[in-house]
Amino acid sequence: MPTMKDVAKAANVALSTVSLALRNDPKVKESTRRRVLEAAHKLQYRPNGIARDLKTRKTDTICILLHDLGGPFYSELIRGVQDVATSSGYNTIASGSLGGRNGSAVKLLSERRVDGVIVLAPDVDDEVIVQSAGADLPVVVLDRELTDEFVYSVRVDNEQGGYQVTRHLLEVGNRRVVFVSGPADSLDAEHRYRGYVKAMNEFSAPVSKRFDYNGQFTEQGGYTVGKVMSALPELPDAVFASNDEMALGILRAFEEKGIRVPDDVALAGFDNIRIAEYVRPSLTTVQQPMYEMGAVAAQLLFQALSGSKTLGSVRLATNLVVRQSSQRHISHGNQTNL
Amino acid sequence: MPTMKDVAKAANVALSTVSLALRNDPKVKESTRRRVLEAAHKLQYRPNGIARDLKTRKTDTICILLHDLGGPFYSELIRGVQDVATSSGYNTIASGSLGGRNGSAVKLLSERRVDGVIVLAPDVDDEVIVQSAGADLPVVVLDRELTDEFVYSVRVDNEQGGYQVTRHLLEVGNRRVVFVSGPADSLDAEHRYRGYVKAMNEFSAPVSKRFDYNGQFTEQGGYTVGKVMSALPELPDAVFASNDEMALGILRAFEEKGIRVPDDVALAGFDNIRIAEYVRPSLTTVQQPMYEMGAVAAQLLFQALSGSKTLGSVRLATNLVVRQSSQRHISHGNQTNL
DNA sequence: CTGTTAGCGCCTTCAA
DNA sequence: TTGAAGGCGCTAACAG
Repeated sequence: MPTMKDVAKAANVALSTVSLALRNDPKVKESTRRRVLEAAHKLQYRPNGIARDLKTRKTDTICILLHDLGGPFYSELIRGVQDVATSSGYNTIASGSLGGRNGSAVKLLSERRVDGVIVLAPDVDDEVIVQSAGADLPVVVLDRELTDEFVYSVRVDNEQGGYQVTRHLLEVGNRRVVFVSGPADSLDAEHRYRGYVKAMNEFSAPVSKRFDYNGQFTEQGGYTVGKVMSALPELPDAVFASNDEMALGILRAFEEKGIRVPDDVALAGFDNIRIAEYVRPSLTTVQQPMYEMGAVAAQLLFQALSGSKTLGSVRLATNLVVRQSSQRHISHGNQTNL
Repeated sequence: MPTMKDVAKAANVALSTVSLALRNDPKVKESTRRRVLEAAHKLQYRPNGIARDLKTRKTDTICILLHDLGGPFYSELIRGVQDVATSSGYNTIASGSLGGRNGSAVKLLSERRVDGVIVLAPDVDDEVIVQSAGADLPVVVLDRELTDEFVYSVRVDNEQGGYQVTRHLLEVGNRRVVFVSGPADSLDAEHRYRGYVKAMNEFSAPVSKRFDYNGQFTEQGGYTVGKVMSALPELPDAVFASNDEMALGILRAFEEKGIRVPDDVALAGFDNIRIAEYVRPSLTTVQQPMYEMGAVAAQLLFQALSGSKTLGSVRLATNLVVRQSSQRHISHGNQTNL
């Protein structure tokens, strides 16, 4: 692997001349530059980014840290990050947080391989984040309650979202609305529950015991809950599942039992994943402003990077999306809202 | 930002002792190590990975280069890569190839920021790949025809897949099966088409003019095709869309026109995206062994990295998944195969 | 066991 | 306009 030194030798110039020539610095004469470029080409020279990063103390790269690189849920969010990063001249890489102590996560966070990090991985400890963040490594956390001097936070208003769906379910005439929660430690689910309670109280509706399910917010988890629910002596009027995946599972369980949605029981989810629009009945849910979330997160990061004072935390609004699954007595073919 | 030098000074030892102590080398006395660790902790010392990488000439990281980080399509594939990488002690990062010449793609490929690259981004030039690959940077390309000394390739047998669906469509009694192609330059679509032609010929069925659509393999593209198709004087017996997204769009167009699938016309896609199972009618399609693809790609990479001779190219088999959309005269509620 | 020393490949004053 | 020299933070001989 040839280095700048080799190029310098081949072109019969000094090392620094090569450096300048390669970066098109006007300080080098045209003829010299050509000679250098030629030599570089002949030797198949490739700059070593690592060496440059070490010297310049920056990487022009930010990282978005996901729990699982394989999760399809965050497309729009990542796009938001990427768009902002690109327009600021930064590159974006993504990494998963699986692997614990010596996983990529910690490596990226603590070893200064990137200039900034956006964390969307519930399994990364707050402590690790606070420890790693610093003037030279701002960190933006998504969906978590944490701020610190160099840690910024972007969250969606889950309580508002929970309130919106529940209120909608009540407004279309349901009274006994039950809440299906996700993993016990999920802050998101907790906030959604709060919104649910708030709406129920406003309508003086009975806040039932939650159908807690300590699963992973998965379709399978929802399926189990749906099975249990359909075995009860009496069905509720409506079910608010704390995310769409679970709602999908519940729907499947109901379908198997011959319980019709929304005629026998209304159903709503949360997240507005793409399938929500395609499943039948299509799923009423709450849309999170994913793209905006990513874009805002990236903006915070770059503001911090540029040294300007910025907001410590941003909260974004949610959007109710009404579809078939909550529309009692309306034909399935009639979609109200995409 | 403190460096090892600072730690050494604070602990009253030499630089190298710190280096050894931090890496738990048995050569340093327990008491010394403790002193070093303490000093490091007090100073909030963080190792600089870039410096280490520069010195050791390796990053222990591989990169999977996607066209668009925001695309949800590759979950399983990435998981395959990640699993193999993790078990080999490597970290995995992902990056998008958008951004052209000075995008992250080129940066990652040519500046030795990673030890190996898996390319799943049609927009990266073959030339760039060949140029970048080398003994110290093996590259595995997915779904593209390219091999070189340090470039390995993994592909799925698109022709086989195209053959499988078409044959299935013919076997259930269709004769006039039409093929809907994707972007003009898509090699995948081209191979799927070949499989289609092969099956059609075997059954002496008429190979119709293709419904070429030079779109981006999107739902919207399919929708347009579906519109055009349903305006024709006569519908075909069956439609084989070269990917699921397009099939989804076609389905929507048909639905709007009151054309029933599969009763009026059978439909099949390719890819087996998750929605294919949820849409009604559920979509007959071809599954690509995504996880395996990722795992195999990573394995090739690590074999190359370890210096052992490996296969230059691997081709994986596809799987037909029969669902409602191709089952003439069968009730929609009756799902044959997940 | 600990310390000294020499780079990894590049950028960047400072002189010439 | 070009060249020489120093150093980014770390690892790895090689001596002590």
